[in-house]
Amino acid sequence: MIETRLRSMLDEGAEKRPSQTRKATVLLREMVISNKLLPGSMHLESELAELLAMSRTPVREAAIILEGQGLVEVIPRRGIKIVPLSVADMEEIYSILTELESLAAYDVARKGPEADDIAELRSHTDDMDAALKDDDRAAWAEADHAFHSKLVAMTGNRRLISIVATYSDQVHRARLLTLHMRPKPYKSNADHRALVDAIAAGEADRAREIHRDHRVAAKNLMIGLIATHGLSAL
Amino acid sequence: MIETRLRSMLDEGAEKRPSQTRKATVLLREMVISNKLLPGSMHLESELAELLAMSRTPVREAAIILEGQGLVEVIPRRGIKIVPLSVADMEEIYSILTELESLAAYDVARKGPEADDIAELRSHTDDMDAALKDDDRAAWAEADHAFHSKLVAMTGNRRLISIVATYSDQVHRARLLTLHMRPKPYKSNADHRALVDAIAAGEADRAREIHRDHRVAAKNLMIGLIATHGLSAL
DNA sequence: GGCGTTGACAATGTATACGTTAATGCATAC
DNA sequence: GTATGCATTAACGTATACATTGTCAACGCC
Repeated sequence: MIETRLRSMLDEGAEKRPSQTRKATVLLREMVISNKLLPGSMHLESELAELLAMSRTPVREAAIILEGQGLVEVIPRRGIKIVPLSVADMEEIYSILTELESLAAYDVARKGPEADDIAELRSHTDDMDAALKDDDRAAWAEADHAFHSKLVAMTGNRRLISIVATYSDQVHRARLLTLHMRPKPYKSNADHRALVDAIAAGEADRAREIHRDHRVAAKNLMIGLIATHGLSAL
Repeated sequence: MIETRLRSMLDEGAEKRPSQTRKATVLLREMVISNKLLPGSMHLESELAELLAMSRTPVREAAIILEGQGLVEVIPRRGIKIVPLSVADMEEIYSILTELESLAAYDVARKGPEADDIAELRSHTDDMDAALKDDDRAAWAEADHAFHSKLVAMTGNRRLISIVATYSDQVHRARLLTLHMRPKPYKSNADHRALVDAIAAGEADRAREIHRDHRVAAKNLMIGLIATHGLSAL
């Protein structure tokens, strides 16, 4: 079977020749979402080229790609700007993620998921519980992310997967920052379990509502934390 | 006021220096969505560069940008492929558009739109009615598109606007093709009116449902037409 | 007759050169 | 002191050169 693929949008992590452009894209993305390159900072093409030990061309191409993903902004003669997120930006993003992940929950519940997939979701919730017990927030965040990713992946909708990944990247820094500020996420774990139950039972509308409420709560929590701590942009 | 912008993602049609890269991007996009470059066809960088009377560099950059928007796929040494859409692809896209536009309807209704904006929506529905009376399908499609764009724009959510624009582009060809195959869209016009009424009345949940049903119907209609006519990809 | 191998070739990926353009600072006028 | 205009120059946008690499077909082996 010949697959027609939309590579950059849909195959995210797929095999690719490790071209300089690809390396630059991957490295820059990681530096951005992990806060190695600070939000709002500007970097000349030549500076990044030197940093990555390559010429301007692949850096430039990587910048175009990452601009398409909303992580940087190319400003002629000023440099490549690491896009900072305001609270308003986060609200935009969370609205979209809420809606699309809720759609995912609905679709997955409706089409009746494989037992294997349900088991994987449950294993992620188990990991979350374990992490909560150990008070290991990094592990919790990782399991939480794995759960959400798996849920979306189960739809099989490649474009949906791509959009959610893109916007999750954009709020990644904010999640990192608030991870240690939030109260222990007992409620969140309970939400995840309830969602899996609804999905397993094929209750699509209920799954959608559970997930929507879950996401709205997460958004409010995060925005509250950011406002409380007087962070205007990050 | 210094505006922090996410240009490529969020400012779609904004002012930009008419660089060669920009020209290439705009021209190629139009050639793709208007079927000047046929779905599935492949084009070498050098071929497009000659066609557009510029060097390979801006063509290459445009290809990267359009790949990020799902319109083309860059296949090393084979060329730039105009991405064809299968029925499955269209279902993916319509699911997303349905969900996000329904969110838009909800948000707009909830926050209470300006009278001006409501008036503009109504003027688009008037145009649709006029076009329907004249049996001018091109005008109808244009007014329909203007209505949907305006609705989404009214949210003020730039990312939402960007995503909807991107995926609308992807199904543009299919809309062109089915425009003259579908029955006269009386129901569609009625849906739009009902939606505006719900929004004007601030009935957010109802607006969401009306729009969702509207979109689902549109999707089923299109997919039915395509299946009926034995079109496997376009 | 089909399949793996090999080599020529074409297209790309990357670096680099260079002309253009806009940001910046300073001189000057008000 | 502030505003205006201009020169300077850094950075970019684009073209181009070249090495690399994947494709394709011819060839020979199985």
